[in-house]
Amino acid sequence: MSPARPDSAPATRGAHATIHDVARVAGVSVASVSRVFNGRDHVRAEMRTRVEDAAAQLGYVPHAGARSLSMARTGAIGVVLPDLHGEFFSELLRGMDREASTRRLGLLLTVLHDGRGLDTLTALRGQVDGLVVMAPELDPDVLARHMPRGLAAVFLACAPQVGSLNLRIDNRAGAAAAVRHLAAGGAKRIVHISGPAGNLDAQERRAGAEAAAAEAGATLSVIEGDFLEASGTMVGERVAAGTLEADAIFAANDMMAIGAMMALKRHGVAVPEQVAVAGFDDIPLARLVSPALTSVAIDIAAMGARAVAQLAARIAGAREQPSGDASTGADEVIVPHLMVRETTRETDRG
Amino acid sequence: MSPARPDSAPATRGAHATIHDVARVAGVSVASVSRVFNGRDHVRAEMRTRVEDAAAQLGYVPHAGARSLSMARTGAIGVVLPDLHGEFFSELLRGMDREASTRRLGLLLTVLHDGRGLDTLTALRGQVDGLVVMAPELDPDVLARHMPRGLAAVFLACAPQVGSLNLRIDNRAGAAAAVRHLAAGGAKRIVHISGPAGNLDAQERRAGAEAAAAEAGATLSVIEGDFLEASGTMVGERVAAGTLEADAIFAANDMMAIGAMMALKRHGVAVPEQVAVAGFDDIPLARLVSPALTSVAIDIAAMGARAVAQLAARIAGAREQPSGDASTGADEVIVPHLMVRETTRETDRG
DNA sequence: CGCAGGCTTGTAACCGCTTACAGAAACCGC
DNA sequence: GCGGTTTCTGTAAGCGGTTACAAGCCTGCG
Repeated sequence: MSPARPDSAPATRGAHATIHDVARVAGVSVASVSRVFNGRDHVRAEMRTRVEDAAAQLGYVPHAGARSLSMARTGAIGVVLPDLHGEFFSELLRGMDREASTRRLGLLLTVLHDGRGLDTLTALRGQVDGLVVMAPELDPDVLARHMPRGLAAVFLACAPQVGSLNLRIDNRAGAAAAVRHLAAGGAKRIVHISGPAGNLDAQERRAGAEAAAAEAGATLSVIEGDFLEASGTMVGERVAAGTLEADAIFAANDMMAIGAMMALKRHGVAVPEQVAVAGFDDIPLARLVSPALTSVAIDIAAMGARAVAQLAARIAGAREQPSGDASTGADEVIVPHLMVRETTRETDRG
Repeated sequence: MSPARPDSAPATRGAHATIHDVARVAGVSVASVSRVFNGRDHVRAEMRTRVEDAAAQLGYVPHAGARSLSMARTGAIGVVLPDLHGEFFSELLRGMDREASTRRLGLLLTVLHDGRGLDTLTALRGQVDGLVVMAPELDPDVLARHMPRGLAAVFLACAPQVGSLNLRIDNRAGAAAAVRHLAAGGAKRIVHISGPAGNLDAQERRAGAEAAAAEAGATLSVIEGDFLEASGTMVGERVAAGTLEADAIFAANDMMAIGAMMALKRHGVAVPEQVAVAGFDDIPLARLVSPALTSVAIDIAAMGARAVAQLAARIAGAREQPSGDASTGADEVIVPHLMVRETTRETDRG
């Protein structure tokens, strides 16, 4: 026999009082204690105070695990993210937390370290009510195979998933806005530094840029980059050297844009007077470089919050309608907006 | 098509197979299924394969909640943090995750929105095995009162807690090192942009700065900031305008330092020639701005990892020694180091 | 052949809570 | 005073696992 319990009230340091202890001390049944604590059923005032006194005296706190087992609801949602760094990660979590805490939901964080950890995904069954999954680099089939069955899920910026709600960033619209802005500033020959060909975001940004350029009557030449500063530097140098003709550069992310801009400056090309530059992502650095970089911004926190809100809705839906397919996955699109700064001209110079 | 299920087994889409379903399909008892899955007891090879086949066929995944209830171990730890911003928190979480995932622990994130949410703390009972708590703005007594009894805990950079392990940053030493460095570079009139008065880190950094300035024979005037870039900007502008006399600025965190530095640059004040600047935290952005910011570095990720490791040790300890006080809380101190970069002068100009 | 003792396996009692159901008590109008 | 409500309370059966204990099956040995 381990914890010696004084036979009316236990709970010294280690052991916690259970609902039975409270019931015993209050001289009522466990059902009544439960009723008092969940407060939906009728209990007489005297019963309520007796239970509350006993609970206070014992320092009783309900056991979340036990409760979730019998209610089939954990009050937590799983957040599955790739190995992220920096602001993006914290902003995303911040947004998720904002929404989750107003709904009194906990966030159980799981990071997928380059591919490994997919098995921890299924292990989440019984520990969470639903999942927000962000796994942009993962094959959707692999992902689908590892999803715990019967758990509500919302995907964030993943390759399209059948039958599940997917929140994506409207890369096309963002890129188009940037290119339109460049054209409105007078650009006729725009160079687009794209991301790697295999990257979905990169493809969409390129497509948006091409569409907007065509519409605005500007030429758009594409040079494939790799999202790193060096590819931007290389393009900036070619433009400065005159090997590549351009009056504006639109890079598929900010680091490449910054690389290009720095190279231009270094070679005495005036930004934005001679060549305008715009990026994508609006990383914190974008407004700290000089001249400050015009970029396409995504409200990351809002995206996180939206994902949690959608998931909460699906969980509630599944709860009252456990039979049917979770309401069909009409994807939802997050529209980015352009942050105009100093590397572009606001108006047409003509 | 959905996987056709043999009619002995339920679990179409929504419902999950339970251990009983597996036992029935395999024609064995639930105890055997459990043994196969936990693999410590002896089971005959044939039994093993039968159970594994049945489980695979049903897509069985153990229910973490139920398991944790009967084992009195959840496999998750609660992480309680103040309202989070930026790199600091992503790095902290990153370090915690690194440690937690090698130990196969989940992280249940709880954010304390300015004081509220303390009640969610006790609600963690039964959902986690232990707690890492960071609440620098909280009165230790209030905090102690809200800690779930009998749950292992490690405190991070909090006011001293009796009987619990506390990991703290040696803010005094870090701030003193920065101020000594500024003084060694020739600074005589240093302005310190502090954090909010109620914040413990802010208080310690200020105290360290004051001590070092006094020792070095430099004057130190303190302006209270709020850890956000804008407070730095404001101070930078006052210094540039001459309203505030200074030949060096030491900010209690990097964002304020960057704000100050940018403001100085914008107004044509040379950094570090006219005014040197140093920050605290060494966020990744610090070395990306130009000139690169001198800062007091803390290996934040390592600190997070350390906290989790300590907590895991305490949990294990409590498990095999449930009686005694959790091993006495010998506080552990993290000593920061100075990263000298371009916003300060290495040597005395005199 | 009988039996001690080691492997396997099954039965059933938990873990701490919720809740359907039924019984008790109080109240009502007649 | 009685049946019918309505309101409160208790009993006990889960939720989905783990595991102590007992029982069954072998095996080897005297």
